[in-house]
Amino acid sequence: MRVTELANALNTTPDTVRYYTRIGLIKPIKSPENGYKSYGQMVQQRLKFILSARQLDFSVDEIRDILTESDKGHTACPLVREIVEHRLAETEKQFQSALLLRKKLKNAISDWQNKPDKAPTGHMICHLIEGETIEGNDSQGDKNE
Amino acid sequence: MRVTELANALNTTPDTVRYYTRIGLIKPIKSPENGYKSYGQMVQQRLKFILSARQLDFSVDEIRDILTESDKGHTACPLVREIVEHRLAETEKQFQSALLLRKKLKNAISDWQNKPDKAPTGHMICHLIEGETIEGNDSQGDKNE
DNA sequence: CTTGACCTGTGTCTAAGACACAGATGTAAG
DNA sequence: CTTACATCTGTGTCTTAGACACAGGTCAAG
Repeated sequence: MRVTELANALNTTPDTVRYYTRIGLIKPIKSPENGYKSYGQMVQQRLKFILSARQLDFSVDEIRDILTESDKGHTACPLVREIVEHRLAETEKQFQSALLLRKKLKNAISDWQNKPDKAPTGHMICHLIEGETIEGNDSQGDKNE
Repeated sequence: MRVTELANALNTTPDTVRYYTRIGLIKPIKSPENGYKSYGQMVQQRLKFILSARQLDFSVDEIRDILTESDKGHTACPLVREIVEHRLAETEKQFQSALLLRKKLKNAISDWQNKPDKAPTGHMICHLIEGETIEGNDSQGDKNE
């Protein structure tokens, strides 16, 4: 199998296959005739695993660790469990921050509903945004050149 | 003001200030004596705006567009409103995908609860993950290399 | 043989800073 | 004044997970 063929078989892109090849996650043998990379059955299995792990948002580095462990004949399952726990915590975080950001944006939109557009003044670029973060600027900005 | 001083004044990092300087969002004057960059009052105002916009997750490119418009003396407000709408839609998307991912991960964890760890076999790296995505592999993997 | 469509490997690009590092500065002690 | 040392500075490189560009190779039709 060549790169595009393999990509199609597993419903991914040639660039993705090339990338995993480039960083050494999968190792094709190179056809001596034309120098093209040739992927075998084992590699396809391996790629399938990689893609499944990616679907769970495992990082490529994490996947590399799993494969390394597995290649030594050890169980990778404990590592997998650990990663998935960590990934869940991480997802929870970004879930929360997306939630927060959404609230901020919605607030901004409704707050700005009946404010007019203004031209920028010397000390104000867009009053909509600059009005948002009201913070007491401490008196320390006077001795600059 | 020098880079660290400015960063501290606006509660950000010197690296961030340096980055915005590097890409031309803010333009210090360089002290002829030691070559250090020197930031004035106007720049501080500008940086404050940038940081506020970043808090709403505006991209640096979007911020650049806003500043460009503002520098020409035009109102940036309509652009700002447009960006914030777009950003909200984007946030909604990543909110949903975080939600989906969380469900997937939780499912995985509970599904794996009472499955044992297994050593990798020749055709299976980690049965936990590989068992997850059951997809009929079409018969096309035999005529390889 | 030639044309054109498709494929291949390699090199470069992305966002938003973080980090490394050599050299400059500032300041306290001697 | 000189030394020592901590802090600061600008510049260059690194990060993710591929996407894109591009020159050259391959293949089938004519």
